[in-house]
Amino acid sequence: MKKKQVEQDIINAAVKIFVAKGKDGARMQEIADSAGVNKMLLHYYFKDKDTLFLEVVKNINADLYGSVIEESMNTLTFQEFLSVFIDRHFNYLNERKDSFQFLLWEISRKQVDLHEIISGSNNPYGKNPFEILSDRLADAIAKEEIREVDTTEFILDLFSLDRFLFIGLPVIRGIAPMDDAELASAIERRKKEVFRLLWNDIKIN
Amino acid sequence: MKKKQVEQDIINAAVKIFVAKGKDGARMQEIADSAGVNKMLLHYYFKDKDTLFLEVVKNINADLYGSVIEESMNTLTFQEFLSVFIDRHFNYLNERKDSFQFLLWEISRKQVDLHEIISGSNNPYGKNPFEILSDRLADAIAKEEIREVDTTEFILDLFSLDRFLFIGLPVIRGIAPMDDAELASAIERRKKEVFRLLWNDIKIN
DNA sequence: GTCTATAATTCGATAGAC
DNA sequence: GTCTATCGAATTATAGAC
Repeated sequence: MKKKQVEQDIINAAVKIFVAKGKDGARMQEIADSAGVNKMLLHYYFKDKDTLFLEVVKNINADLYGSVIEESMNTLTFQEFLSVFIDRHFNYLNERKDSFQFLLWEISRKQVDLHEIISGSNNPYGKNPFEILSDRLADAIAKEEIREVDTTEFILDLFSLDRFLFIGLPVIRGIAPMDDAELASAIERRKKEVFRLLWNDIKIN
Repeated sequence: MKKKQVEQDIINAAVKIFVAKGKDGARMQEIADSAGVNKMLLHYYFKDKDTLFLEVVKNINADLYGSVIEESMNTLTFQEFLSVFIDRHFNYLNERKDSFQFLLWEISRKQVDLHEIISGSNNPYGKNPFEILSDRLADAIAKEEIREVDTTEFILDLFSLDRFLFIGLPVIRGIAPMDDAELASAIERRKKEVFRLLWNDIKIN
């Protein structure tokens, strides 16, 4: 079912404003202005602010299921796989850092019911990244490509190291301003460092 | 200069409500009710919402300078120091996880001017944790207790690994509920894992 | 479907009595 | 200093014309 142009314009504007201001800080008028439509139309198409907010969260969530893991990565050795995963994961998180922070905030304020979001979304990739990584790890251990690792702890290590830079970025930038070029080079350094640290930890010899 | 009881009650209540709801979501009436005072008194003592909010941020920030590093840790080997630091850091973050998330959110929404906060606060411990860790690392390298590491990357690794559990907790709890006892044991597992990973990476033999 | 006008409500802030 | 009462602005939501 294809959405009308106006409807889509409103959703796009709503995503932008809600992510920038949060649910409580966002104003219906500002969303209407940003979408270039009459404020009344927001209510015509989406009833009220709560309904529009839910629509926004669903849209953002759907985008977060775009996986960093592709079929083509199946043939890689685990060492190669890990390197490619980290590279793609950093890029993926960098492009969605604001969405992640927004969701994290609204989830912890209980403005978002995770179960409703998750059950309602058809993850087009079937398994989630956690499951795929678990399988790949178990496989590499069986093939003796890596030592026996605790899967949960390893994935927590990996996610921690990948995500922190983006989470702390607003603070870092508030203290020591950093332009996009500097951020890009910091990201590249982190990719190398995270791979080095984790691979050294799990490689066999 | 000692604050009156009423004034302090208002600040305590304001910290609670602002952290729970965010600046935009917090209501002056709710703060007054929580403090058990008439709403008008908030304006009498703090003029307006912005001023009260700034007071709250200053209070929270002051609490964040309580260092996890004590004098007594100076005599430890670096291996012992790292272990103790991680242990104390996890406990410290666990007690302040909501405050951290609140500040992170408001800073990125530009509701908080970091320079105003930092310059206005007398850090009673002189150096910040980043500086202390840098010094300690340089010292350990000079004494050949650990290999030559890139100080910035090592500290980013450490902070990433320490903080992520608490940042992601609202999501984890939203999907798979976890009571305080389970959280406590997860924290203990993470302390061990983070120390193991980092120490293996930097030890010499 | 889209607009103008406005109702209804919430909320921060203030006036003024005590 | 503290309270009651209330103002006025901001904001969501709706009524009704076109």
